[in-house]
Amino acid sequence: MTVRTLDHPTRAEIRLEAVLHALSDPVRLQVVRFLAGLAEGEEAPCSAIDLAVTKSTTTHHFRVLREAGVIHQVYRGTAKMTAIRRDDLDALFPGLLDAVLTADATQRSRVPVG
Amino acid sequence: MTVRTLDHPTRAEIRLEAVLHALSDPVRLQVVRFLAGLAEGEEAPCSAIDLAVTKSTTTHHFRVLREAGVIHQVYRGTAKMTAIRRDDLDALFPGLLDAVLTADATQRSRVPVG
DNA sequence: GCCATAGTACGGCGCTTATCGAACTACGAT
DNA sequence: ATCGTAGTTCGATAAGCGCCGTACTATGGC
Repeated sequence: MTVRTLDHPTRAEIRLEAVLHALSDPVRLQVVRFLAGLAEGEEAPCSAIDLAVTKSTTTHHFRVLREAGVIHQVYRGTAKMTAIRRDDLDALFPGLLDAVLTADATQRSRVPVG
Repeated sequence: MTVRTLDHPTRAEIRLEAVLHALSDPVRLQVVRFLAGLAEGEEAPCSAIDLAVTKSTTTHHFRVLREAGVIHQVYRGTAKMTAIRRDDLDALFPGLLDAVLTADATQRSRVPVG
C-alpha cells in the first residue's frame, strides 16, 4: 500500500506559463469553472464533474491542473477531493483567475456550446 | 508576386482557449510583453525583438499569435509590422491581458530569468 | 473475505508543437 | 540588374498532448 500522497508545486514554484497552458484546454477549463463555482475552500471529487472523456483521460487532465498549481487534491477514502488554489493564484497573479473565468463566461454566453 | 495579405480572426472569432494557449509559451510571452510596452497602436517589425530562436521559428510563433487574435500584422515594404490587438482583447476579455502582463512582470521580478 | 466504487498506470495511436537548416521570395537601395 | 535585408516555405525531427482501452490498486461496505 502506498501512502497515496500527491505532489503539488509550492506557491513559489507555480509558473505562469504552466497555468496558462493548463487553462488553455476546454476540458480543464470546464473543471476550473466548476471548482470556481463552489464555496470558498469547498472540495469536490473528480466524479462530481461530468466530463465528456474517459476516466483515464480525466486523471490526465486533473494531473495537468495539479502539477501546474491550479488545483489541490487530497485523498479522502476512495475519493480524491479537488479544490481550486484560489488563494495561491490570487496572491501570485492578481486578477488572472477572475479574468479567465469572466472571459470564459462571456465567451460561453456569446457562443453557447460545450 | 503575391498580394501578401495576412489572415486575422475577426474579433468575434477570437477564442479564449487559443489566446491562453498562445500566451503559454515563453517566446510568445516575450513578444507580447514587448508589444504591450509600445505606445498605443504602435507597431514593430519582427526583427525588433531579440528572440533566442531562429528566423523560421520566429515566423512560427508570430503566426500562432496572429491566428489566435493576439496580434495584428501588416506588410510595410520589406518589414512585417506587428501590433498587439489590445482593443479587441480588452473588449472580449476585460482585464485578461493586463492580468497576464502583470503576472508575467511579477514572476520575472521574483525569478529573474529569461 | 468479497464486491463495488473511485481512481491510477501502462501502452499505444494519431495529431500537434517547437525547433532547426536550407532554399526561397519580396522589397528597397545602390 | 545586383545586392542585402526581412521574412517565408519546406521538409525533417524530436517531443509532447489528448485520447482511448485494459489491467490494476486502494478504500469502504457487506
